[in-house]
Amino acid sequence: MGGQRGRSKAAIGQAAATLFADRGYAATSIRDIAREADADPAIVIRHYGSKEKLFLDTMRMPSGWVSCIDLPLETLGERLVRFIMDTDPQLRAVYLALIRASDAGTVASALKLGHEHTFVEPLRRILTGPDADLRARLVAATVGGLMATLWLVQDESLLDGDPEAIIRTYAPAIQQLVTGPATLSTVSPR
Amino acid sequence: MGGQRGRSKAAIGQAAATLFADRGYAATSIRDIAREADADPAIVIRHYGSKEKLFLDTMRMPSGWVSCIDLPLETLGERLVRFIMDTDPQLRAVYLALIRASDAGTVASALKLGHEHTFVEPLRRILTGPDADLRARLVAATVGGLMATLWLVQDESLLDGDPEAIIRTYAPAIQQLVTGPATLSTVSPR
DNA sequence: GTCTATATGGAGATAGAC
DNA sequence: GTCTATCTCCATATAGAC
Repeated sequence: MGGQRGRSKAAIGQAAATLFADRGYAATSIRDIAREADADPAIVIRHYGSKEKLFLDTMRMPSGWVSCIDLPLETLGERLVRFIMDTDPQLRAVYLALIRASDAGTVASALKLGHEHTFVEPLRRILTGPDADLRARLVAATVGGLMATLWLVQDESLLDGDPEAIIRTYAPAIQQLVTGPATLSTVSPR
Repeated sequence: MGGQRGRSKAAIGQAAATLFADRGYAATSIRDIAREADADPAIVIRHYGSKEKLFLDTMRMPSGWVSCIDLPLETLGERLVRFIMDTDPQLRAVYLALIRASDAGTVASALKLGHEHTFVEPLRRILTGPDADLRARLVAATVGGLMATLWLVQDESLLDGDPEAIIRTYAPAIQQLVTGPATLSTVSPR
């Protein structure tokens, strides 16, 4: 701790996480990160080896989902949609940065692994019945679809509309993959 | 037509479409495009103004979906999933290129517009019943979710598994948004 | 209309003095 | 451990001769 400024490895990682999440991989330079961390560009490389390693080190999928993917199965669909609707902006930013940088092979691998650990495995653990693995992957697909539509495509009608209406409509579609066709339903759309 | 080589505006657009789809926006340079079209880099700019305009001009969402989004509503879910499972690789590449370049504001707008025209509007046109607009947008979300999981995340189990199993399992979840909770179902997963 | 040459600017990474 | 200076490379875009 003999340095003069806040330029520890942690401080650089913090600055990188903020900037990568804010502007994405391509639009963030090593120099930007150094400036933000009040450090020197050469130190950034010295600590992390390369820009890509720094990106992979800081852009990890958050763990908040674990608390959500749990029993009881009967309300899993609703809890998943609710979690997306009021999710931490930082989580959203990491998701977007990873996806947009996924033309780099290593980032694509990290995205695949993160998807597997964050969604598929926890879901697989609690699902029962036939085709549980397949259904876990397809539940993950529906969840990812809502995130992509809201955050990536930025469907304004969905963003500005009534969140409860989205939950009420989308949750049963997910729930069908979780527990099978609904035996009792509140309101039929047609 | 006094030129010596195949460097018409159309030839340049063709080369750009191929390369952008293959390698993405950032990894494709004006020089690459010019070389591929057997033309001069300066001509590329002269014809299209800038790299970003060229990208937006060539990466347009294909129109194949229109044939798929149609009556009867009862089988729409299955037809949508089937269309994704054996879609043209070029369509897939355009989708990926647009998404990965969507940190640029103009590309994000193009993506939003393309999503609206390609998915939401055709779906909205054929859906009936309450909340038709909301349900059209959520059907688009499920479709986008499957595309993202297969092509962006590259879930290998889904890619290598039995396509018919995916269709059999995912289609009813979409169908639920189209026609409401299933009244008759073939097999219950649990 | 076409192309050579270049302006202009930025990037990632490194060498080596302190 | 830190930072100055720089290497090397590549990009988009343009000016101006043919």
